[in-house]
Amino acid sequence: MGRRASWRVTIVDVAHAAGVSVSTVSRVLREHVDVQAETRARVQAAINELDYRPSPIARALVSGETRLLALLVSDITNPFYPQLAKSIEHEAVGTGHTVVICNTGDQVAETSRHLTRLLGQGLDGVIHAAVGLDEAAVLSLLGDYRRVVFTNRQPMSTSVSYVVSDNFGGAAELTRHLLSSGHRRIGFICGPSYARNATERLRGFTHAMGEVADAEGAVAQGEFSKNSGERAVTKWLDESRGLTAIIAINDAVALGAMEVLIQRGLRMPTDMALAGFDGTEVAASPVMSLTSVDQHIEEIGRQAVRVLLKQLGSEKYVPTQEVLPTRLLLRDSTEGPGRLGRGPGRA
Amino acid sequence: MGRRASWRVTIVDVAHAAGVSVSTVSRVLREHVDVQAETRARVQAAINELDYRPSPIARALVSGETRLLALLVSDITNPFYPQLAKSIEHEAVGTGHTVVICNTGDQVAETSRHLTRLLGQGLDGVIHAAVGLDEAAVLSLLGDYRRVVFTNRQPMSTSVSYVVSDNFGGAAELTRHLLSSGHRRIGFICGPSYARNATERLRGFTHAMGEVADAEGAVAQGEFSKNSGERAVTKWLDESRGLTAIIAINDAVALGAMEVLIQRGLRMPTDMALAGFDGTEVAASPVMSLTSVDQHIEEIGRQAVRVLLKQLGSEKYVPTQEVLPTRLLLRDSTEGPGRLGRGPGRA
DNA sequence: GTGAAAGCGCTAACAT
DNA sequence: ATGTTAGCGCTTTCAC
Repeated sequence: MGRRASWRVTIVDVAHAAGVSVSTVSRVLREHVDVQAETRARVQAAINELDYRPSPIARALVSGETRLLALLVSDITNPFYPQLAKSIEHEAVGTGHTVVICNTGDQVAETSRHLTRLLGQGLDGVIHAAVGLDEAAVLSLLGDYRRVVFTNRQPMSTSVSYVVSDNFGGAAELTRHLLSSGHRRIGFICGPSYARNATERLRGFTHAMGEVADAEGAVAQGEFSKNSGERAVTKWLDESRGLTAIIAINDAVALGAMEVLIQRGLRMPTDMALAGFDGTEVAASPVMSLTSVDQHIEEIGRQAVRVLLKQLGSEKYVPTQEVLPTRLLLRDSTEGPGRLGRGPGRA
Repeated sequence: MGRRASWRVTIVDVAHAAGVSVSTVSRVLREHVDVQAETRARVQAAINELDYRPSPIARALVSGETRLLALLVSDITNPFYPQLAKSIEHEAVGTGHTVVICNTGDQVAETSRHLTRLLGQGLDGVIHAAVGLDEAAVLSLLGDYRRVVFTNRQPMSTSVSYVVSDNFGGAAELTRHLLSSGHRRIGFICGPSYARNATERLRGFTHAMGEVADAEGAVAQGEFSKNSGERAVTKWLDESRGLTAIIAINDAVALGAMEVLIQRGLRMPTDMALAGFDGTEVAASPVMSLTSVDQHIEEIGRQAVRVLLKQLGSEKYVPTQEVLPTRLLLRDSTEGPGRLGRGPGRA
């Protein structure tokens, strides 16, 4: 049973009111040229009069276009994603598109479930901000490569579109900065190996470390969650590795790392320098004041939408692949005189 | 032009393969009883064989049901909302529903735009987590009260469903705790007057303050953003109001407040106690270690979905109105020996 | 118990 | 330049 307005104005009503046929109304709607100014005006009047709004459902049934877009993220509570989502939604809404945010939890099964369901609902396209093990599944479910653009994490496939940051360059720049500040033993809390942004950042780190003879890096495996940062730092501290600086794979992980440092009574940056990646708002806050690598989140989101819509609209498909530059954001967690740290609680 | 799979298996194909009519297939699909076990089996076999999946679009056209739900939030980058969104999505996905998150920015125009567009796309129902000035618009656009449930902020209308926290009680409990800790001059950074959760919390504060003779409250107007917290605290500090404790309308505002306190070199809780509201994850982090009032975000989201789905499914409508209890979360920002504060930077 | 047929609201040939 | 008509894939009376 439908729960929609009991009566809705249809194209037939408009045609009737304007004294024309439905196809003429449809033409006016679709802004077809083959319609006389006078007729068009009459139809428009009727449309306004009746407050007629075409049914996207009926339209979708015949055209196959729903203007429904999906944004796949691994975990919306990771502060990076809300910012990305906001910019994407902002960009998409202008063209009458709706975007659904789906949490994959980096699980292939979750991705498949979401996509299968949405495809059924008539999904037009996908922006995947967290490709990982699910890349093959996504590509095969979607069938048509035009319908997807990857962002944040670069896909393995070379024939699909993506908009990502220069993760290698950003990580290298950050590492070089720490090295030039005198750090020699630097820890890197990595992300999972299936996430290309993580591996690229690791490459950048390793590369930069290799440029300095006596530099010695430590790498911890992890994922993108706060827990991951806690775990790695706890381990390093317990092992007394003699690290003087730590780079976290992203700001969320850095938050976890910072928590442990604080609880252990260590001061930043004197006892330990700490940096993240992403350039989220929370990192910018004086409460964290975390050095990070700006990904220009808003710009990435905007570009991803543009690329996707362009692809959806064109017949011939040429993948667009963009790598945007990053920017180093230096803050108290690595810079400055090393003010007081915080003790076990609020210190 | 459609960009969907070039060929899709239709109900006609299944009917053909099973040697029955389309209506029979439809009956099997809808789990109608009037179908013989043997026929049903044959149809099922054909469905599996062809991997047939009914088109929700066609279904929507005739039934008016899309399984599309909207979640209205004021700003997804406020950490409260991603947590809420996650629980809502989690709950909704189980019943085959898709939820779209929309940022209203607390602007009536934005709400209307979103709703109008989504209604066109065939929206089934709405969970509004940020009612404000847009309440009338929402109700009139939706027409049917069964199609909406309010959460987080209580609506003005008494004949619609909502699931909210005991904002009054939570704020009162928090205030009483601060009073019992010896605080007498307490500042309250309020939210906008159109947001019922804000006004309820203010009521709770005022009420509790009134119970202690020499207690003196200060109230600052604001919104729900970090900026709001910065502004209020800056002002109070500049005016030397002699406050010893501050309650922020939510954790995001508290974050802004904390930033200023840190930058001014004040220690928590000795120089100034600080508390928030919501019980977000970020507040729990040792980096903030912010006393807050737990709203049981996940539970609220879950309930909101249940209520909405129940309403959508039933013919007769009786609004469900739930007020869930809150829980005080005491952390370093109000408790403890008052360890070192942090200086102008990382202190 | 099952089938035939009439739409749901719209678009796109194909006529005129 | 405009009208007629045949679907899009499904549900649902109404017959049999």
